[in-house]
Amino acid sequence: MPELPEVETTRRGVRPQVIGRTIDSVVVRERRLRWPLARDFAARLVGATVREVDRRAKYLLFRLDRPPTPAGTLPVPAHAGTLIIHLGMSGSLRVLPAATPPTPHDHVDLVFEHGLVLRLRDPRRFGCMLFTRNDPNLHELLRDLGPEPLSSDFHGLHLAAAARGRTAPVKAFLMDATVVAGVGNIYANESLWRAGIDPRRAAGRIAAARYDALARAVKETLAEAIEKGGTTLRDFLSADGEPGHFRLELSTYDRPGAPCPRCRTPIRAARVGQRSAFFCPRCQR
DNA sequence: AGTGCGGCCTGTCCGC
DNA sequence: TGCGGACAGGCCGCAC
Repeated sequence: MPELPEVETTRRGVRPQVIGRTIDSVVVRERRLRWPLARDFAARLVGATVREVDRRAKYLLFRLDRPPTPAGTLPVPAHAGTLIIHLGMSGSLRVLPAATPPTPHDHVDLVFEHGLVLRLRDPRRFGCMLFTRNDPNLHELLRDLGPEPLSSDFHGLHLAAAARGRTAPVKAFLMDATVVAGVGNIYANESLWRAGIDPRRAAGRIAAARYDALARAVKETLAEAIEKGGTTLRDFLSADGEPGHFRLELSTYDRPGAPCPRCRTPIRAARVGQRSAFFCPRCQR
């Protein structure tokens, strides 16, 4: 389900509701996520306060502090650690009144002191929740990630350099998180359409100038999607329960046979790198 | 090292 | 209407 814009939309919805709040208790109804929840998962979180909610690629990072050390006791590190959450294919986070009864697939609740609960729902359980005391960027799941697509570290030259010698289709290359972090299937298709590049073309056989256009297209596409609250295809809802409206802006994704918005040629569907691809056979070369 | 594939899960949709 | 199969927004881990 969620790609970078949906995760960012979730972050923006959740952040103001949990920042500065203390976790009173943790309810685990299902530990079997992508990686089973650690035995001490709840114990690590209870009593901690949310200092910040960040995002790296499609990971949400809840920075946690311990409450201040009472005077006269041994100093406790102020930094408690980071809760890393990935929403996988079907995950969502909602902030709700703590008394809201859980529905099926509501696996984990963080219950806050002000009567609200942060609830993870994830029918397919491809998502995960991990606690780490260390710098999450050094965690094995995050450490090999490429640059953030919306940062200045991401540009055409980076893509061109990374693509040298690569024979995989450019769409698979663009979805490789070690190349650039957080570009999933929807936005890879849309960005390639904007840049006029055939998704099947070998990544190593694309000129540097075209990678400039592609990097720009990725940034524009993601930024516009975030502005519209992400893409709701079937079931994505933001933290406050609202669907995203970028679906209306999609040019190719999930629209086989529809006219290309640029040249009216029917959009074609194909499998590229084991994923569904949608493109205009006329203006993507 | 880079590439391609299987697998993890449940829900939904489509064709018979 | 029921049932099997394909497919779905992600991504790890393996074999080549």
